[in-house]
Amino acid sequence: MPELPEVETVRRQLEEVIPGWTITSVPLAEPSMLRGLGVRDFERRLSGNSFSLPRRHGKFLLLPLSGGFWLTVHLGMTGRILVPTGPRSRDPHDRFVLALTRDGCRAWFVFRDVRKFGRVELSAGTPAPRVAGLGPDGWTGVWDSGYLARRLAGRRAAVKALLLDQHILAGVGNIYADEALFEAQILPFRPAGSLGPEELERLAAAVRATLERGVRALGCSISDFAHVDGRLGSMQQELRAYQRQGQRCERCGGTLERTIIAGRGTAYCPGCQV
DNA sequence: CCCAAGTCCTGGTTGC
DNA sequence: TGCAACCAGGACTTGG
Repeated sequence: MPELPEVETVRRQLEEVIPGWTITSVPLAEPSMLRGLGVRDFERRLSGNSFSLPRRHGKFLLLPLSGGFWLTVHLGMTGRILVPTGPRSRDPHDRFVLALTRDGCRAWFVFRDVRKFGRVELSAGTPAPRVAGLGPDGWTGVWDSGYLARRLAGRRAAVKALLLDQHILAGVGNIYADEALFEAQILPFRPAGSLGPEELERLAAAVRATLERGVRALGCSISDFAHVDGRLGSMQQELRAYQRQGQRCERCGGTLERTIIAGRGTAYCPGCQV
């Protein structure tokens, strides 16, 4: 699942390969993947523009173009980006493809997505409007335990559900939510407003540390996630809670359990998360 | 059949 | 009582 560390890994790789390439056409664009505009509008507006340095906010990839346009990309659950040079390898799950040129060479920007949860949005002047409504970036953003205290105060929903709320903090998904709560030793179904100052401090530190670990491991390669060059991340080998129900807790030796929060499978240790 | 899950949407509930 | 904020759950999607 592409969450913040996975998207950051893709951003860093795109930074190395796409600046300077100019879009010549849009050979493939499934309408269901596009937001706002139709396929024709995409092609008309994108053609002739070139890529510059890619940015990221939370799980959104923000690709500024020379003409003042922005491509805002969300990888959804199984999205991948490939930038092959020369002939492109086709796949039935390719949803959005840009033909590129630079110094007489050809390349492609390929958005491949088995499940159709990914989206591509084209906007002028600024990234897609939804990005402005997101909370601070969980990894690079300016926020602390005081911010969490303000946003969680009085809320009765499970703390994990609010960690998944991109309007509060952008970038945390199901994997890193379970990992951060395990690290902070906080039960995921605790009402968010019930967390005390020390717990919020631990949670803030755990969220940052977990995302940081994910970025250093080049992401978590579960469910189709791979890098632009096809290689895999290694965070899946470091997981201590996510999907480990029934297994032994590395911290207290107890057995991890599973429940459902916000419709998502949730693994936690009843022994040392309180 | 259930499970995986990111975002959006809906309808019901809560509390001021 | 009115209203906005809040909250839970469903829809979407395909493969294991």
